[in-house]
Amino acid sequence: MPDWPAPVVAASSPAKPLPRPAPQGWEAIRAEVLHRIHARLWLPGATIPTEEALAQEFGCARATVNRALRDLAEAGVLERRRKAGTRVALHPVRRATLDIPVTRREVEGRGQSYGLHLLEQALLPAPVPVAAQLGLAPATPLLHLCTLHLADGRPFLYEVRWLNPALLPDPAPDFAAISANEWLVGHVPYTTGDIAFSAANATAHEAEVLGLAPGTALFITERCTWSGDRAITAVRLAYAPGYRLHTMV
Amino acid sequence: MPDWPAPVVAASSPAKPLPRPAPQGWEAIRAEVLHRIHARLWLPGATIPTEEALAQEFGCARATVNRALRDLAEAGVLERRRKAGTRVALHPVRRATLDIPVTRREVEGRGQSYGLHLLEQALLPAPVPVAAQLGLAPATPLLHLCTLHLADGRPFLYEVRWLNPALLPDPAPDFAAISANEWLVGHVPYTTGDIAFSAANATAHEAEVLGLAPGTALFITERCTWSGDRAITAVRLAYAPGYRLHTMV
DNA sequence: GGGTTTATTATGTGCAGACATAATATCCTC
DNA sequence: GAGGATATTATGTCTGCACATAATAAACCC
Repeated sequence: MPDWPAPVVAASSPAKPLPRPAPQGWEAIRAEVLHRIHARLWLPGATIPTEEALAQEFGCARATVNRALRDLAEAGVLERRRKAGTRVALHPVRRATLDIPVTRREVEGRGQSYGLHLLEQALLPAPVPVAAQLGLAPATPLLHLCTLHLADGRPFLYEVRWLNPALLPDPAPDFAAISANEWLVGHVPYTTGDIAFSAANATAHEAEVLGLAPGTALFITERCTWSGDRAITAVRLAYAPGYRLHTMV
Repeated sequence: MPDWPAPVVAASSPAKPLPRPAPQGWEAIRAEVLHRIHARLWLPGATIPTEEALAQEFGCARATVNRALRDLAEAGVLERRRKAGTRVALHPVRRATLDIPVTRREVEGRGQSYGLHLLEQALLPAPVPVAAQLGLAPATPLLHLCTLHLADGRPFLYEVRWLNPALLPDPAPDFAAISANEWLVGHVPYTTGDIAFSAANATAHEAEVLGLAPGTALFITERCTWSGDRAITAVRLAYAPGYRLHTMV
């Protein structure tokens, strides 16, 4: 089962916007609408012409206009309501999409070698805040995993995870060989999740594990996931300094 | 719609009302495809049937299947390529969408009062890293703005911005009254942007401005935006402790 | 006037058919 | 067999048309 030929997408330098090759079809319509908004022909809060009218103006089918406007609405540029029509968003929010890969791939994607140290694995009663976050009864037994992820042999990420043991198969996976996250994305369907990013000073323990001075600023990711209404896992990731979560809009 | 939706309600016992009202149309197809992936009927990396085949199976038009599969591809669950077909993503990335509102609305959205202190405004030659980020010649004159944003009168966010003065109208806006970001989203079209999140220890200056102890971990957002190929602005936001960037998937 | 019902209307979604496009598979030539 | 032209094929998109849905506007009644 060979891997799919790697998508030949050169990693673009983050600071170089490219000239767009005049689009056609629904993308042309999207571009034209965007242009009119930017040119302040259609002001924020104003209602723009109906799909029908635009279709006639552009000489295309209403479905094509619909495609373009729907895309802009998803991007937060337009607000659409049945009967009320389509308006230019009054308070445009920048809507960015983040790709959150598995840590191993993130490290390998930088051309570094990936390593993994399972520091702790134990079945413990869930601490109150964790149980509350996941919506479980306090002291529900959960699998507690502490893992240090390495990039080129150096500490990259310290992961503290609480995992619902009910989801594991009988011969439980060897989390010293495959990270819990990687095993989960491949084996447990998830429906809803919850992600928060923040910053925190390294605790004495975190500093020791990551090989840093205590108090170093760490980038923190916290995630909870559920499959339907069943809690899957809660995890806290503390990244070594230098980590940047990056996205383009 | 003949032989398929098999409305779960009709077939199952009346005593089990599903929380989500069984979707219909293209969303039902999306749900069914997701279900098959989660049920490991279609394994990661495997090619799933063609749109045509699925349309026949579900008794709907190909366009409807297309809508569902396209949605799942945008969500990162499927990978689609012409001629090659549609595959279950081998390395599913969690794709989260972030809404990044204007700071004033972010503060007001928490029910706090918003305030703004313009600490510095000067036309200065762009420092090398800033010029490089924006793709400008070194020492291009840029408007340098330092702003402290307040929530309920307490420091919330310290903003350091470099702004292309060519974009400003002749009577330049009063950035002591309206934040540069808020003015920009309303008046300058942007096409591409670039956002990075990280963590950093507060410098002595930042600590003083934000009223914190030096070294406190700060959540940092850095953004660059362009309008076409013209640089608009580069900005660094340092959030006071407690800030969390949050999203649900 | 105030409240409820009904009509109107823009968007949301559906269908069938068609052509465009890109990537693969195949055949042909050397 | 290697390399290149060609056929095949699954997805991408477009067109008309139809009906569903939701939210507003109008009509209506008291």
